[in-house]
Amino acid sequence: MSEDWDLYAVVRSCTSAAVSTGRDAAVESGNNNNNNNENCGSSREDPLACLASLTFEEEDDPFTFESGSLHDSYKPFLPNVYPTTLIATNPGIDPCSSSSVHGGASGQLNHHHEQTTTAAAVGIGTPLTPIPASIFAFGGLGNQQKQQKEPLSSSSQQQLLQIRDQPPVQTPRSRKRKNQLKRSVCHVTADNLSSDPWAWRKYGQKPIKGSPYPRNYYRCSSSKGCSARKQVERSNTDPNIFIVTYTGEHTHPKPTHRNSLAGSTRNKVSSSTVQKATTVKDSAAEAMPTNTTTATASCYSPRSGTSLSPISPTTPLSAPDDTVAAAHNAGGDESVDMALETAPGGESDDDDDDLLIPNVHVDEDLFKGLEELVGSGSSGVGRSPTFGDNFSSWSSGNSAATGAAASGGC
DNA sequence: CGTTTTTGACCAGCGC
DNA sequence: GCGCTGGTCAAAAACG
Repeated sequence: MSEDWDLYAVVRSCTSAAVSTGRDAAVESGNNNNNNNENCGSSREDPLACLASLTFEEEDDPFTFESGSLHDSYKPFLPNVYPTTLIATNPGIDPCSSSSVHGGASGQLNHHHEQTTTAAAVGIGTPLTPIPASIFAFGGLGNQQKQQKEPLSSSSQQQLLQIRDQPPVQTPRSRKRKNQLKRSVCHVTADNLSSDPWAWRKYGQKPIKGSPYPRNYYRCSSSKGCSARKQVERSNTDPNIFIVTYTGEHTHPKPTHRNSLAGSTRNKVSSSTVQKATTVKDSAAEAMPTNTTTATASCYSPRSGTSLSPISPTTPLSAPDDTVAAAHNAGGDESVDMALETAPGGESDDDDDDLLIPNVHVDEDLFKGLEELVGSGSSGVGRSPTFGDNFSSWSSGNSAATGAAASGGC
C-alpha cells in the first residue's frame, strides 16, 4: 500500500498560502491562551461553532485565538472555507463532544467517525472544490462561516449535527487513563491536519485494531516539560477525515518559531509531491498520509504496526517547491488543498508569526496574486521572496508557531 | 549540531 | 494470572 498521501504536501501548501495575510492576522490574533473559548464562542450561531471550539478543560486553551480580524485578513485568500472539523471535548464538558470518552478506544473513535462525513471531507476529494478550512484552524472561522452565506450545505450540517448529537460512546474500557484526563477530539480533513499552532513531534505509530489505518502519536516539542499530546488517526469509515485527539495541556506559551528545522522536513518530495497530493486523496483509503517519505512506499510493520506515517500534523513539511507545484496543480487535475494556517492566537505576539491559512483551495490566480505581494512587498510579508521558500520556512517555522489555532483550536 | 521521523521493543491497563 | 491492545520509549537514520 503505498500511500501517496502526502499530507506534507497538503500541509505545506496550506502553510504557504497565508503569507502576507498571516502577519496581520497574526498580530491581531495575538492572544493568549485564555482566548480560546472566545473564539469558539464566536461561532455561536454556527451549528458548527462547537466544532470550532475545542476546549481543553484547562483554562488556557492552547489553541485559542482571536479571529475577528484574522478572518478579514485572510479572507481574500479564502475562496471558500468550510468547517471541517467536528470537535468533541471531554465528555460532559461539551455536549458536542461525541467521541472521546475516556477510553478513547480507537474503535470508539471510529464509530464515531463513521458518520462524520463533513462537508469538508467531501470537499477534499473533489478537485477544484473549495477546500474546507479547518474550523479550528481559526478560532474565528466560526465567525467567518457566519459571514459566509453557506459554508455548509444543509445536508452537511445535518451530518455534523448528527454527529454531535450522538451520545458519547462510552468505551467500556479505557487504557492509560492517566493520560486520558483531558481529551479533545477533532475530526479534521487532511487539509486541516496541519493547522496547529503547536509544534508536535511524532513519537510513535501503532496499528489500531479495527482500523485499517495506524494511529500516530505526537507530543509537543515546544517544551520538554510539556505534557500535551496529540493522536492522529484516519477515520475508519471516511478516509478523508482524520481524527485528532489532544491530550494533556501545554505548559508553555504557544511557540512562535522552531529552534531548528532540522529533521522537520524530511519529505523531499520533489516531483512526487504533486503526485502524492493527488493520490493521497484518491488512495486515502489505504493509509494515512505519510509525512515524509510520502511518495515512497510505506512498509507496514506488523509488529509495530507502522505503516505510513500519517501526517505530521504540525510538522511543517518542507518541500516548498513541491507545495507550490502541488498548489498549482490544484488548478489541474490534482486539486491540492491549500490550508491557510493562521498564527496561533497565542503567538500572535510575534510579528514573525506566519499566518497559515487553513485548508483553502487556492487556484493559480491566487498564487499569482500572492507572489506579487510577496515579490513586491516582501516587507509586509517579511518572508522569503519566493513562495517556495516561504513554504518551507513557514511550514517549518510556523507550523508550530502559527498554525491556526486550528487544531488546538478545535 | 540539533531536531524530527521511523520503528522495534517495552510497559501498562483492561477483560477474561 | 494471562493475553490483548494501546501508549510510550529509545536507538538509528535523515535532514537543514
